[in-house]
Amino acid sequence: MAKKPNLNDLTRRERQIMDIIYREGSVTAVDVMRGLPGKPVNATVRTMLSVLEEKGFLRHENDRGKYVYYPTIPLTKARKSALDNLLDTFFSGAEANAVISILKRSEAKLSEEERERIIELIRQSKSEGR
Amino acid sequence: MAKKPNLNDLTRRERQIMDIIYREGSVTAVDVMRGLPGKPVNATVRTMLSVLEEKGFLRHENDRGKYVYYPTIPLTKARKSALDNLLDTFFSGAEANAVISILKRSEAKLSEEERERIIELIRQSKSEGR
DNA sequence: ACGCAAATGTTAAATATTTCACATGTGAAA
DNA sequence: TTTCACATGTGAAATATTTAACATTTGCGT
Repeated sequence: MAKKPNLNDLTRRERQIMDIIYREGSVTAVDVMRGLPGKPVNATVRTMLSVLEEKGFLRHENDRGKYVYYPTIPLTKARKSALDNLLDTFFSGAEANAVISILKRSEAKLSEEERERIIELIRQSKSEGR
Repeated sequence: MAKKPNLNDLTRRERQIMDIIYREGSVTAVDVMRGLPGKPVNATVRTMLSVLEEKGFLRHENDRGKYVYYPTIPLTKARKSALDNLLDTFFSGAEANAVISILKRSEAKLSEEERERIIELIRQSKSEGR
């Protein structure tokens, strides 16, 4: 049985490609080519996409002769895994510090609805005693 | 002039090593060896550390014959860079969604002080009109 | 000062990644 | 159906990464 794909095992190029794919949802070779630094040639990108598919990170569908790639690991899981890593590596696992760090960013913009949602979650965590 | 080190350019092994270093603050070759998957030999780790130093990601000090490595890019900057990536790649830049995602984690535990701090930051962002 | 355990530096080999030239297939407009 | 612009697949070369053997240096207890 092929080993389960793990996003932490990605090489540099592979990671760059997967990042593009998670950002865009699904992509063609041309999309990826445009997103990659260093202007790789189209054939190069396609090789990488095949490799990633072989390793189990991607699947593709044939859309009138065009391959459209999308991730096997759903966005939600990928997010979770990325968050786990980030929290562990840069915040010693302290969720609060990460949240604070994000909110302090000057770019952080929140809608009224989002504010309420966040406050609600905090109340909830309180009432659950964590 | 040597190119400024960029944490996104790291290879897989290099990334694993830098993660350990950011987690621990500073390390010896032995520390790193213990933290790495695949049980690399000590000489291997030292080579990697030298490479990372050459590329400008690390410096070392000689502590009674032992090299202690620490990052040239301070934790705070590394954090920012990692957060930027995460937000961009997995949350389309939407800070609120990231915050919500973190708070929803069952592992997320908050102290009373942290709750207040977060709520305060939200009020602040509101009063600043963002 | 000596000796040894534990460091480091160097160099080269083994592997893995990344790149691309070239051959081939395919959809759609004419 | 022919044509051609645009896809894909493949094999092999170019690079980069990763590993470790071996020689050397160094700190510290005796």
